[in-house]
This record gives sequence, structure tokens and C-alpha cells, in this order.
Amino acid sequence: MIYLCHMNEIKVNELLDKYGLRKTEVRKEILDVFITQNHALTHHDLQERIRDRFDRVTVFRTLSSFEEKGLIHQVLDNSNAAKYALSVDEKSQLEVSAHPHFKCEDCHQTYCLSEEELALPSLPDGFIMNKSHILLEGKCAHCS
Amino acid sequence: MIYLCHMNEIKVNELLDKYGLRKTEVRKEILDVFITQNHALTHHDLQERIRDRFDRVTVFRTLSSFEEKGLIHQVLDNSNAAKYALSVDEKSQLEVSAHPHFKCEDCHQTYCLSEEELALPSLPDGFIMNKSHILLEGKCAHCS
DNA sequence: AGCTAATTGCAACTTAGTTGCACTATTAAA
DNA sequence: TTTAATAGTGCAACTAAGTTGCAATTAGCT
Repeated sequence: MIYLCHMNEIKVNELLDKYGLRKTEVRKEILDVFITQNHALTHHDLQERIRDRFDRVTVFRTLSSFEEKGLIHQVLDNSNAAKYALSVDEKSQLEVSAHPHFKCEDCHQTYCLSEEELALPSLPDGFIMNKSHILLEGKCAHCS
Repeated sequence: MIYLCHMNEIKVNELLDKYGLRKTEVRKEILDVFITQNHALTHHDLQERIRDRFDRVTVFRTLSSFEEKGLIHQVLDNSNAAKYALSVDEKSQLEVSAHPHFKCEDCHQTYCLSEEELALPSLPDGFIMNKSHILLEGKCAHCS
């Protein structure tokens, strides 16, 4: 694990334990990337970051198990590749729920906005909500 | 155009004119499908609906030009195929902006929720919003 | 140390979406 | 109404995302 700084290595092991995931090389490295970068990442972004040292399929499967255990969640995006972000806020250690994202039309960077809860629309009778995704699009501070 | 009912044919021609799109067979048929079904559709859904009478590529390109001219817009979705919906409300004839959608986890149907505007999160300095996407996930009345 | 179930890599696949090019149809203007 | 320019279509071939099956490997137990 020479690629991880010591601080993150501890955090990474704790998180994998906490979410009931076996501690393997790929998982430690990918989780490290999520912690270091704090924006939504695609499979492609990760592959680049870990310099293709692990198989494509393995990375896809890693994302699946992380999502299944609730460690990451899919962030909706109008590109044609799925984006994922950590479900735990590194600062507060709290689970993040339904926080909105902002995607820049020019640089395509996806930013996490505040974690404050939003007033969501009311649903018709019989409809039950489990999850919400909010994406704003426009120009970020660098591109506007 | 034997596949269109007369009512829709008039509407379809008007809309294509209004959005500066040439009136071709594929476009009339695809627009008809959007008007008839009133939920978000994938390329695959459309291909099925028009019984493969037009080429895949043509349908993709039709979606692109509709989107470019603002007749349809992409509806965010966590499936791995893009979904599109009409940008005009057939009843009010008004452009629809930022209305939320609901996707059922079981039947995967995507519903349009009310068109009422929502309170959106405040943005950091220098950020400018152009579009918003809101997707709620859960169980619909039929599946809950 | 040794067992078992979970994880990995590889090859081969499916499906979404794109590109280039030759051909055809729509439209606007003569 | 013919025609010329331009936009749209079909085909073939491609890229890129994501999946599946299987054999080899490894983490996490006792």
C-alpha cells in the first residue's frame, strides 16, 4: 500500500470494516481515491487514478459492492457513464442523505453542494420515497 | 403517416414547425410517441414503439436534434440508458422547467410529478445555474 | 497452518452511443 | 413546378460502458 498516505490508510481500513467489506488491495486504493478527491467519480476516473493496475471488471465489481453495502452511492449525471460519491462525510462522519450536486457545463466537474436537507415535492397517494437525487447544471466559478 | 391519429398529426406538425425542425417521417412518428406516452422514454423504448421501421442511428440523431432545439430534454435516471421527455406540456402548452420525476424501483417506470417550482439550494459565489434535475426513487402506487 | 467463501483476472460478451460516407428527401427560391 | 442547396437517412464499422462465467487466488476465520 505504498500509494496511500498513512492518515488515509487508517481511515480506509476503519471504513471497510465498518461497512462489512473485506480489506483487499483494490478496495483500499479505490476508497483512498474517493477520500482524497472529494467529488463524484466514474469508473473511468478511478481506472486512471489507479493507473490500470487492476482489471476493469474488478473495479466495476468493487463499485458494486461498495454501493451495495452503502459506502458509496450513485450520483446522477447526464454523461453516459455512472458517477459515484462517498456516502459518508469525511468531516462530520455522518451519512450523507440526498445532498444536491452541481455539474459545470464547461469543465464537466461535479461538485457536492451543502448537505442541508431540501423541501422535496409531495407525492401522489400510494407513492413511497426512498432516495432522492438533485443535480443542478450551469457554470462553476472557474468557468463563468 | 397511417400510424398517427389525426389529432396528433396536426399537433406534431405544429410543434416541428415551432421548434425549427424539418418535418420528416421519423420525426413525426417519434414526436407522436412522446405525445401519446406521457413519461420519459429511452432510445430503446422508442425503437420498440416504432417497430424498428427506422435505423437505430437515425433515432439517436433524431433525439439529438430534438434536444438541441429544446423540444425534449434529458431526464436523469440511474439506469444506464438516457431517458428523454417532452419539454412542452401538452395541456398548458407551456415550457416545462425543472419539474421533478419519480422512478419506481420495482417496475422502473418514470413518472412526471407536478410542475410546481421547487426551492432549490443556494449556490456558492460565481456559480450560475441553468438547469435542474430532480429524481425521487421509491415505490409507485402499483408496486407498494 | 489450513479451510472455506469471497474476490480477482481473463476472455468473451451485450448494449448504448458515435462517426464517415454515399444516398435521399425537405425546403425555399426561381 | 422545377430545381439547387442543405439537411436528414441508412449502412457499416467503430468506441466505450457494463456484464457474465470460470478458473485461480486470497482474506479471514478456527
